[in-house]
Amino acid sequence: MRLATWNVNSLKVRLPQVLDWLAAQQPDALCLQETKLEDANFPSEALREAGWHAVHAGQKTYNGVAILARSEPVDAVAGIAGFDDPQRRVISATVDGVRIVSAYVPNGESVESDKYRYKLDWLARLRDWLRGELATHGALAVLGDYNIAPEARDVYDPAAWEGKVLCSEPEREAFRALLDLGFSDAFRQFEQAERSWSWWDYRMNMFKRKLGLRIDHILLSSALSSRCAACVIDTGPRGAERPSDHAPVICDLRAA
DNA sequence: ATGGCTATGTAGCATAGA
Repeated sequence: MRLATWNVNSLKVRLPQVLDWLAAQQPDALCLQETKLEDANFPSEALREAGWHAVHAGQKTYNGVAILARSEPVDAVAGIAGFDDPQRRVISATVDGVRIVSAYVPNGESVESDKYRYKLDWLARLRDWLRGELATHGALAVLGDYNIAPEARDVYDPAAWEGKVLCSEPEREAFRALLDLGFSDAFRQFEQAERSWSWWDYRMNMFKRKLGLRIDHILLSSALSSRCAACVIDTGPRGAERPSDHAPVICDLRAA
């Protein structure tokens, strides 16, 4: 089973790339973030014609998450239970027996910002909710844009980013607190090239200069991490015309 | 170098991303 996640930074703009990528990579499920679409404008028809089911929780202009899948997702739920968040940042569904969460963690803007407080609170809510989800669903995968570079090796210039948003210690603690629930960072289960990134700033030719951060992650419950055979970042789409600033992350799971 | 790109909403810029 192949699972993937991709912050597309507008599904309206990126739909052709997403369709091409789905055809090439053939995932069983692809989690999207930053669709920036109301549900009414979600391209269900174009996806269905290409053979993909989808569930979406979106809003105008900002945020928006989806799960695309070959099989029909079942038991779809938007949001974090018990957390009345107006921002559409989480959707969950079961695909081929695996519970999948597509998550778009708040950016935080800067450590001085009110948005940073919201981010840390949001991460605490996510953790509390996932504890219960893990108890309910043994095979649980949480894929998405975490907006956290977990370690110094996930940052092109750790000294310059030290203490900054995406790299601050409270954010990294929040990420570790998710792992402590019993999740594995699928990417780190394997030997990886040094300086592997999933996001590059659009400005200053950061992609061409190979200067980025690893902030998009696939977290696997123990039942799934033991089945994980590979996890890679596909940098191909970042080099395309009119790319998203994020690259897809893919993991392959052996049969149960 | 506190900018630099890109996308959206909306009609010349403001907001947000990370």
